[in-house]
Amino acid sequence: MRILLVEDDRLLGDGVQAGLTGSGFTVDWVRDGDAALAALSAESFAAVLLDLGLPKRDGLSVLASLRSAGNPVPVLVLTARDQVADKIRGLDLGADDYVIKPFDLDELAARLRALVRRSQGRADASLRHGDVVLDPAGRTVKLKGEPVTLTGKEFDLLRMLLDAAGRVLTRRVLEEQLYAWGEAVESNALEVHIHHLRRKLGGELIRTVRGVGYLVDEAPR
Amino acid sequence: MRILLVEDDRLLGDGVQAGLTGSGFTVDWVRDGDAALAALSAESFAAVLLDLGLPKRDGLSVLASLRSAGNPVPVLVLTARDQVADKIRGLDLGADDYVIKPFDLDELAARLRALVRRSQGRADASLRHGDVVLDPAGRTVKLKGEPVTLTGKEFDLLRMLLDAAGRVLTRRVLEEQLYAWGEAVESNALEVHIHHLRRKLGGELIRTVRGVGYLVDEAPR
DNA sequence: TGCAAGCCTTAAGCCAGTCTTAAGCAGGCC
DNA sequence: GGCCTGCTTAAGACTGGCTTAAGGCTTGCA
Repeated sequence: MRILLVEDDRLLGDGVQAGLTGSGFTVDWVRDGDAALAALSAESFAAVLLDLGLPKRDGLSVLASLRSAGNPVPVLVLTARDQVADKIRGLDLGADDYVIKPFDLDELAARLRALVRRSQGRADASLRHGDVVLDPAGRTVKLKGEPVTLTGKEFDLLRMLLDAAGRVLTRRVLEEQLYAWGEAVESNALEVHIHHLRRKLGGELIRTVRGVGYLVDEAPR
Repeated sequence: MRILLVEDDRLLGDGVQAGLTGSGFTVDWVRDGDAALAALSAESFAAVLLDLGLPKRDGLSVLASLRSAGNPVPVLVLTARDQVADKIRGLDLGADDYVIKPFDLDELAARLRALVRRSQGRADASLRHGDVVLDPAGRTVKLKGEPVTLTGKEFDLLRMLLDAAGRVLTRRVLEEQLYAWGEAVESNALEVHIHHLRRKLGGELIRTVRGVGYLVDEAPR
């Protein structure tokens, strides 16, 4: 799950990036508002972590531009304890949640998961599809109740597909979400991961849409 | 906007109801989890405000029942400051947000608005024409409820025709849409695809307009 | 610091399904 | 009746995806 972190503080940014990466997110980090807007117009992210106190262009203004351009990406605001007013303005400007600094990394991860989940119009925590159950929090997958070990990339890929059950995800979208900048693949790595998923979970689950991408059918409950 | 408040504390409940009503919400208030589930199965709410510490059936259990029944209503959890663990469990069980007591009523209202706004952001219209249903997102087509496998070009063609139901699409328009520049066909490929579509979906759907192009009649619903 | 294990990427060959082409046929219109 | 447009069918080319295997990289552990 690819996240854009907008944070000017080097220390904090470093910690958040490391922590979230450890929780299975892919984190791209920019230091100011202009860079954030540039990144958001060029790439697609599952969510944005936005610090309000930024140099040059402040967080609220970034948020406002984003929303007035019609971009619906979920935004989680990072705010200091004494900025309650800003926080409320942020929510009304279209932020989806906020956390107060200092915050707990586990909590931040949980909130991000909730946010992304919500933004996709689904409110259930674990993703179910027939015999396959994926638990995003525990990073575990079961097939007919039996645990299946997936590697990191396999897990991310499966989660995206299940999240979007019923919709086709293009190669491009999958690759963008799977890889942060500077690690773009130019091979068939995606296909290889799909292949591994099929081997572990059966060939029925993931359908190929030739020339477009992959999808998992609408979930049978 | 109609909200269900689940709160056993009379004083707090009263305050929230009054405050939110003042902010333009319509608030139904129940005192325990069973009543909440009953209300939710009978009526429809834009969101639920759920206190975790309830008599009889506690909040997390209410949330779990709700989600396992597939109910996607946005849930905002009300929690005490010392229940961080519950809060995280709540988020992972499918809550969409929480606030810590004591909370500010304006903030609560702002969060509710953000929540509801977020929950309504999704609808991808499928194209229907009598027995034929085309889902652009899933790239699937059904005939009388049965899935039909179309190839890429067939699918694109059908989508164009359904999109323009009631209007004739000329050969020229169809070919331009179907083929990128530089790969113009100089054969009867279009006719062949139409033929395949008819074979798969029945000959009635697509009408030939001699000398002009093809059309699908105005959609019967 | 060195080793081992596992993960990810890369690359190459193979296969299947898709698309195009083309030729013959049917039917409408002048 | 002759011409023209569209239908049908089948064959071949080709693209894109699948599979497999090897090598490099990271990470954990001694």
